[in-house]
Amino acid sequence: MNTRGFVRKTRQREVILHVLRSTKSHPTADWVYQEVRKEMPNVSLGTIYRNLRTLTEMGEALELSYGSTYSRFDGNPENHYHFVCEACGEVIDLDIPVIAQLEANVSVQAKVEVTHHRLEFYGRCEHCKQTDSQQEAN
Amino acid sequence: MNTRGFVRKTRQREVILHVLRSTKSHPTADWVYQEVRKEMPNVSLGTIYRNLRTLTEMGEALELSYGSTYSRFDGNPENHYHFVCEACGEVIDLDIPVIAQLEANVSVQAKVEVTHHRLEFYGRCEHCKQTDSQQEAN
DNA sequence: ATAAATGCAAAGCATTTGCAACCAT
DNA sequence: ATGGTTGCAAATGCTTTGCATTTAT
Repeated sequence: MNTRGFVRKTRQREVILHVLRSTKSHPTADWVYQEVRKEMPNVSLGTIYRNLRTLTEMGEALELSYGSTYSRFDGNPENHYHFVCEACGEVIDLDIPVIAQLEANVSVQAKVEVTHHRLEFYGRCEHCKQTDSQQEAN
Repeated sequence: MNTRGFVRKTRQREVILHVLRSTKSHPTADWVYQEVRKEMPNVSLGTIYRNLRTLTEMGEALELSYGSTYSRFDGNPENHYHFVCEACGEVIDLDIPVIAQLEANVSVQAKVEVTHHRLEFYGRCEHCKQTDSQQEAN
């Protein structure tokens, strides 16, 4: 990865993307690592992590994580939704109705037992989106 | 914490819950730690973590995390929703329409710029819910 | 009395990073 | 030749845990 978004084509990234595309298992970095190693025994875990991030930034993959290495806690235990600012990390409670009916749909469709769900929105908070505009003006 | 759900009342847990209730900032464990220390200088980080988990299990708080310590990746970069089995960790793609209109609502209501959102359902997958029923029968 | 809870410090563990060598452009 | 990329290993940093001690019931 670099600052200006210029990306070279490498065999490692090629194989990693191929592995990602060839499964529906939502693999962890380590699983990808094991798979890639079958074809490239000398690949390193660091390369897997770096490319997984690059691919995600390129829009070629999705990363399913809360986006932060640590948990945040909410003193309000009722189900409600959140907005997360990707620039400063702030989390804001949202005041939109909880769509409970979706859970029933999912239960039937996926033949699973749904106990709860989570809905989160991501982007720039009021403060950060202003900061960005100012920077763009420079 | 213990196995049978019996919980004693302690000053530490009391203060931690009070700190949680008194903020809307969705604090990290460390932030809670710093706050609690103002009142109990000798409290330990381990106690914060243990109680945060206990309170979450008691339904007194919410933990905002993906529920796993590591990220999972999805080779399908189009926005779609997931079901996560809390017993085995399996992640399943869901085939329900993406509600794009919600993003506009949130933008206006919270005065933020929404770039994307994520919706996840949690519970037991087809296999694990069967396993559970069998165990209960023992 | 009894076992849950604490403080402390030492792991644990997924992920990141520094650096010299390498290779795509 | 230039600088993005890699492999390797050490380092990060949040979170968990073992253990002796304290404390709620």
